[in-house]
Amino acid sequence: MEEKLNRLRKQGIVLTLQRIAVLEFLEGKTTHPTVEEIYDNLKKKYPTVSPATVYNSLEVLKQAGEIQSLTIRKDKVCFDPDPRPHHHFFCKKCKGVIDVGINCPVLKRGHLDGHKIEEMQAYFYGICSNCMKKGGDKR
Amino acid sequence: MEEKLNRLRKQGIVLTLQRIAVLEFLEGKTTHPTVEEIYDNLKKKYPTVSPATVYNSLEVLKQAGEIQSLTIRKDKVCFDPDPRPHHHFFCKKCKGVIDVGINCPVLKRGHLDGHKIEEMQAYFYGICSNCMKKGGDKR
DNA sequence: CTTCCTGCAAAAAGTTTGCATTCGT
DNA sequence: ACGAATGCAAACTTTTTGCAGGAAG
Repeated sequence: MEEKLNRLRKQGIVLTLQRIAVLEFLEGKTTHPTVEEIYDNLKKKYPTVSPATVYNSLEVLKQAGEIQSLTIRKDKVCFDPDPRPHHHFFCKKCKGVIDVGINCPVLKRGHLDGHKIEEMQAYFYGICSNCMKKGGDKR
Repeated sequence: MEEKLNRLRKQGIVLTLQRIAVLEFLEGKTTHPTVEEIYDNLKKKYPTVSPATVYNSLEVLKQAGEIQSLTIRKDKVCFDPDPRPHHHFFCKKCKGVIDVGINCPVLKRGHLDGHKIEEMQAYFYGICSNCMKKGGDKR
């Protein structure tokens, strides 16, 4: 955590309480919170916080390379505190977003059909192991 | 095109003029139009068409397996008339969505970490070959 | 002290909903 | 004719914007 703050300082990013709180909330989370969840949580600590500030903080942290955003859900963006390239699974039943481990060299290429690749996301959709166990797909 | 209509009929889907017009507009397109573009185009032929109908038609055609939707852009959904699994590149500069050919067996697995996979999308982000040629990244 | 950020409120953009009317088969 | 889809308008959700006041370095 302290390392993250130092990296942000080095980039000249102003470390406001709100930005730190966003980082702290996301720290270590593997649930991929949405903006709404992050906002609701921040309000506990800073009741006057505004959505605009949450959006701003997330954008700044993303640009700084400390978090990444996912468009795996079609209705809203969600966030992953681990900025390293890895991939995600969306459960159509419980709507959860889960990290998955796949290793595919072709996904790490720097160019494809002549286009310069800067980032990539692989999104898988289906039913998660937990929902499968719980019985039929009642969706 | 006639084949598509027959497949839809077989599924008991009502073939309204609007749905056919959506299919016709998308037919063969590789530009991945947004709802707005589809709506604007339909209005030329059916000036009274409503956004709700466009959303409905696209959802029906998607469920029927004739088209697929992409969440590669974080602001809006776009559509691909080719329902077969293939992958996409988003140019941060011109905002275009381009089909890309990659072959990665691991992406075709039916399960991953115990989760049942029904669909997948690989999204690449960067600068397209066309924008690279046109000179510096003025974004 | 200066600059950048926050909070607020309002607006914008995308998408969904409910219901009377119309269309497809 | 019957059930299903459309058009319309309004609502809803998510995200963005502008600006006055406030915090960070």
